[in-house]
Amino acid sequence: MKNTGSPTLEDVAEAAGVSTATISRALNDPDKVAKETRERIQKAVDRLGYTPNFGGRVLASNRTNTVGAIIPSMANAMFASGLQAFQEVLAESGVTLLVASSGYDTEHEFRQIRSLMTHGADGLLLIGDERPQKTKDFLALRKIPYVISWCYRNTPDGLYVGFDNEKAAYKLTNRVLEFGHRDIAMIAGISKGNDRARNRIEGVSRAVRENTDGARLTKIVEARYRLENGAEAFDEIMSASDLPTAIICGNDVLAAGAIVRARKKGARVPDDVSITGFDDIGLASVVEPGLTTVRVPQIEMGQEAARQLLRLLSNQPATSSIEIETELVMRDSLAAPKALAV
Amino acid sequence: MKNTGSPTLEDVAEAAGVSTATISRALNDPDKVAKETRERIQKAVDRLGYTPNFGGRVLASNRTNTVGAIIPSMANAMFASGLQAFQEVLAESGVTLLVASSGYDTEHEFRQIRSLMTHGADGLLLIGDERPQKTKDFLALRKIPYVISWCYRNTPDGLYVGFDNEKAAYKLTNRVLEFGHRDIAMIAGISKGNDRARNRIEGVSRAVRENTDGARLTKIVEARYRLENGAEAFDEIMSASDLPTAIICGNDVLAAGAIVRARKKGARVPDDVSITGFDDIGLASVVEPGLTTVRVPQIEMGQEAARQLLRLLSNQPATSSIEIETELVMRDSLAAPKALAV
DNA sequence: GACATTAATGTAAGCGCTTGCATGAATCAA
DNA sequence: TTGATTCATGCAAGCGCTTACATTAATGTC
Repeated sequence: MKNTGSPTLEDVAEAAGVSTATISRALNDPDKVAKETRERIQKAVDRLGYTPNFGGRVLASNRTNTVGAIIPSMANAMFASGLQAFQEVLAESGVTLLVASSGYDTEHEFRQIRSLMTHGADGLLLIGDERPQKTKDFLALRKIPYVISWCYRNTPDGLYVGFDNEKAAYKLTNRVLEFGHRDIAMIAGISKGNDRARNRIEGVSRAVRENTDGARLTKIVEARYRLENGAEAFDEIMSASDLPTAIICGNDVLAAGAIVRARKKGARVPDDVSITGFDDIGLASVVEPGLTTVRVPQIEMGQEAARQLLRLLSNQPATSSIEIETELVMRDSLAAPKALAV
Repeated sequence: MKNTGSPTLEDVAEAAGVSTATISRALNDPDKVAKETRERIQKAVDRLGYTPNFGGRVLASNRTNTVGAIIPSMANAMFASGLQAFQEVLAESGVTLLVASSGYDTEHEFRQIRSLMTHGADGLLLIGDERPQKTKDFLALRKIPYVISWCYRNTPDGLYVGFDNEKAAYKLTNRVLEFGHRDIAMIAGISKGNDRARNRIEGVSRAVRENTDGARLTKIVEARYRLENGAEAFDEIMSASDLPTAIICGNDVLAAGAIVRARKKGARVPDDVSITGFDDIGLASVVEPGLTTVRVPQIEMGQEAARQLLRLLSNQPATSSIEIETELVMRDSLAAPKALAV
């Protein structure tokens, strides 16, 4: 893994007949160099295919213009478009994004944080706020600027750009209750080490608990983020003796898996059972019936997270956390339970 | 964007009472350091929250253990899981992945390649093989090790780990023809600057052309990678006077968009019109009717690409390109045209 | 014309790390 | 005992870059 042979500043300097300092200035602060010299330098740069050596630059300037993001998984549509938006905003400011994934494992996340710091990240984007004390200590010890996204807390410590998972789940559940459902099951994401999944469970639970008309949770099944897992969880719920009239799912993938399985088993959605999702990814509008779900404005969230992080990095006036609002998207997978509908 | 205050090797050296050289060795080549010393060093490292400075390390060792990947878009399910697999294999070898996206723009891709080189990428993963000469020259000039994925060419130059888009589309189209379809339309991805999209068009065209029983392409519409675009393209095709009995789509997203629109307009799939996809992402099994499509083994492809790249980087015996086989997945969106079915 | 000011460029130190070589201590062979 | 070998560690150069400071040339002021 040698990079031998890469042209260096010195090579360019020689080729252009000036000192390395002038080259450096021409590249970083063009105004300081005479136009004529600048053009000569540009030619030499192009001819040699020169790109500045990151190591040298970092070492000398102590700046990397790089931020890192650690997402639970790249293979999750939920993060993809937000991250894409995050990157685009960073790129506008000449900041490069390094992406790593934690596999929903907080221990692994810790390692990735260290790795990204090693690789010169000036700041970080983290997803969710559940992580071991060790990780928090490290972030504090090293005074790493970071923003937390995909969740929201109204606390003075930490900069959040995201939405309140508990509140959104609560709102959705109340809507389900308004339709007349009283026996409700939930297919949740794995809550261990995942505050978003847990908060969604909590939101559903609270809405059910606060209902004064006999609403109850028949069952909560946790499932990994795959269609099959949603399908299996559906089976588990529907093979119990205590059947729900509505199943609230922790995300759209699980909901879609459940709907497809329902269809395969001859259960009609929403006539026999209503199913709701969360996130409003593409899947939600494609599945039949269309999935009633919670729209998360991922692009807005990613963009705003990038802006806040850039702010932190440039020591601009501190901003406080930003709550992104979610929105209920009504499609056809939620309807009044049959008994009432008749 | 200052990193001031980060502990350095020297800080650790002082804390542990040894020289910087010993620390460096303890971290990179533990066997060379006495166990007792090593433990003392580890304690100091933990206490200070030390992470090696990437710049210094790169500068001194000329090795970065970092590779870059430039994908057209992160918000595209098609690349997500392959990339995730790619990253996981790299991680096993202690190699970090930097991800950038080109927005399907070859000019932008060039800039990202330069950026990744600047950031110390030892090697690259590139998607597809269509790029301007300028980019190819740069890659050659700088002797950058790279592998090209998501496509396959049987040429001696360049290391490909991917599948043959043309062949896969050809196979799929022949299957459609076998069902008796003769009037075929295509909703393709944008072919400009995108060899995968173009090759799929070519595969479809060739199969139709080679058919000796009057098969023809009624229309080819190119559309961006979004559900709505698939829907709009469907409208465009079905509003012409010359109607197809089957629509072959360049990817699953377009196909799903078309199916949903067909449903909304009361056209039955596959009775009125058959629709096929490409990629076999989650969407394909969720949409109703299930999408007949081409399965691309993304995970396998990503893993293999990572292995080949690691190989290139360690100067191991050169390997040649690897063709990943695709597979037709028959679901319900393809059937014989009604006229024949009766 | 003498001096001050400005603009363009050069000089050289030093960022944090790795590594070839040197050193010293401990162990071994004869 | 003594020279050879091994092991653990230190010394110091240098990776490619930025930047404070020095230098030189050009221009302006009175």
